[in-house]
Amino acid sequence: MAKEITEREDNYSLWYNNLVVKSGLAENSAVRGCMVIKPYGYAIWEKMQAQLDKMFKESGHSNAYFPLFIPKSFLSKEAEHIDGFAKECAVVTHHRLMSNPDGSGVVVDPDAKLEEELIVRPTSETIIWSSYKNWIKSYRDLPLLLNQWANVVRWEMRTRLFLRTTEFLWQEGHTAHATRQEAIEEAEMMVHLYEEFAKEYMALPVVVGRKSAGERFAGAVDTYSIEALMQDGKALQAGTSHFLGQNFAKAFDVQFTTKEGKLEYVWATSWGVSTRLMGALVMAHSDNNGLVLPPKLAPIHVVMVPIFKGEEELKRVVEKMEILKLELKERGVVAKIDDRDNLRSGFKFAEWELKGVPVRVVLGPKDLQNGTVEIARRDTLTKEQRVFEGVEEYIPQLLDEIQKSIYNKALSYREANSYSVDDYATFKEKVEEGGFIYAHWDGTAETEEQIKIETKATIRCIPMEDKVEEGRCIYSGKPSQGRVIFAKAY
RNA sequence: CGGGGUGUGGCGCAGUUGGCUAGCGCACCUGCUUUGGGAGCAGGGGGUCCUCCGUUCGAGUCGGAGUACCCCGACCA
Repeated sequence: MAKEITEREDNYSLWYNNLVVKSGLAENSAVRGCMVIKPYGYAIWEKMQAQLDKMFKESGHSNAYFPLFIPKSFLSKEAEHIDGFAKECAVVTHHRLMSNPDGSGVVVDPDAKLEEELIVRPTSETIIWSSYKNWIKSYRDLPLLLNQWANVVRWEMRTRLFLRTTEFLWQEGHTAHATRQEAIEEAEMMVHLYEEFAKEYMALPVVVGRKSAGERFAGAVDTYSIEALMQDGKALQAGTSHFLGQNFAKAFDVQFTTKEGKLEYVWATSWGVSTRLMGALVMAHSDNNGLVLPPKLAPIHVVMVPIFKGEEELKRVVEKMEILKLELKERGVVAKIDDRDNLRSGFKFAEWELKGVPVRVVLGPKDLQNGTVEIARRDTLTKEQRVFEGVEEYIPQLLDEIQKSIYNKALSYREANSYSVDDYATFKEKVEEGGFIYAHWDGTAETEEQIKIETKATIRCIPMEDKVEEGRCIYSGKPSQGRVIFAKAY
């Protein structure tokens, strides 16, 4: 069933229409591949932001903000870094417009050409490290643990809603440390923080691992990531954390004096997650009726739909709902009463299901008489009749139950679509079917590349809890020490 | 950047060999009846048919150029 969903164009819009306007500003090439995030979609992002921000601060980080524009010369200081991003940069060359001499609109004023072009940040390592140079002089200034919430622009050849938009919102952490060991620990801690966030809040099971050299971030010594499996069998990199070694410190000449009075380069990390997480959330859980949101990230937990004939009845039902709404509020549950009188209840049910609201409460005249209420779950689409008394206690429990249930469903899907494979023929078969494929790899870039060319599968990661297991490379037959995860990726 | 496709009210589309006043469904507005799984009837509003150039008595329809978007590859969080 899951495969049908993502292959059907109308389901794509079924899932996304409540959250964003897809490439809404046509006729303007400058907004190619961008998206307008609607209030309901943005509310989900805000909930993610709030939780992540809290977790960052609890682990000792602070927020800061750096400029959107990066002088071209900054970007070119780290060789690998610029290699990785040069092909996808938006460049500002002028700072003024003027009326077109022929009277038709405005044109770029040729006199307003910038001496040095500015790059719209594709990521902020360079501009941040040019500041760190001035901020870090002594071991007492370390570690420096900063994060920034920002937008970035990457002019990708091909865009895809949520997963690869030209402009996207994200957070990027940039830390500086006195020792190699401490920086590695930071990078690992952050990838595990992302793992916890995905599991606990997004109800999304992820695999934590290390990237192969070929998949590593431009300028990193080591890249860690969380990898999730979507319902169509494709893998999605949902967050990354990089150990940058001393590459940026050397490129920007950031040295500090140690306790012993020696001059040393600092060690760095960077890590980030983006609005891609919203894509992951949607693609991992949603069904043919629309979005399925985990309660911990749902902007609205409970929607209450009144059943009524005439204004009098509506008033009586809504009165009771208002009381329940307040009782739920005290328990941290956000409820919405849908008292629109121009729509039938069936329409409302369908509409709120599209939006993924976890719990629906239906109350009508019969319930008022019998002291009952109908409670429906979005994740299982089941309904139950309950005694009204005590629902304010029941609903928070139900929300917890739904959160767990969504996670477990996603987990069993992943487990049902994870395979250990030992021969290349089966490997190719499984790649076609989709899912995570655990296989032995000889560790060479050549093999990785050949497999990619032949099957389109890439090494998603080398899992962290790598059990040492003797084996032979699926492709070359050379000895291997453990399995890595292959999959087709977005 | 290669290959394919599509541009017609807010959304989804029809309009087939050029022809009369450019249609349909959904949405929207008004009224009445409805409301326990996407309501019914009646009335109403809303269009530079992507742009420019050309062919023609006449172009949504034919030709050329441009442009935007979508899908598939290479690239990527």
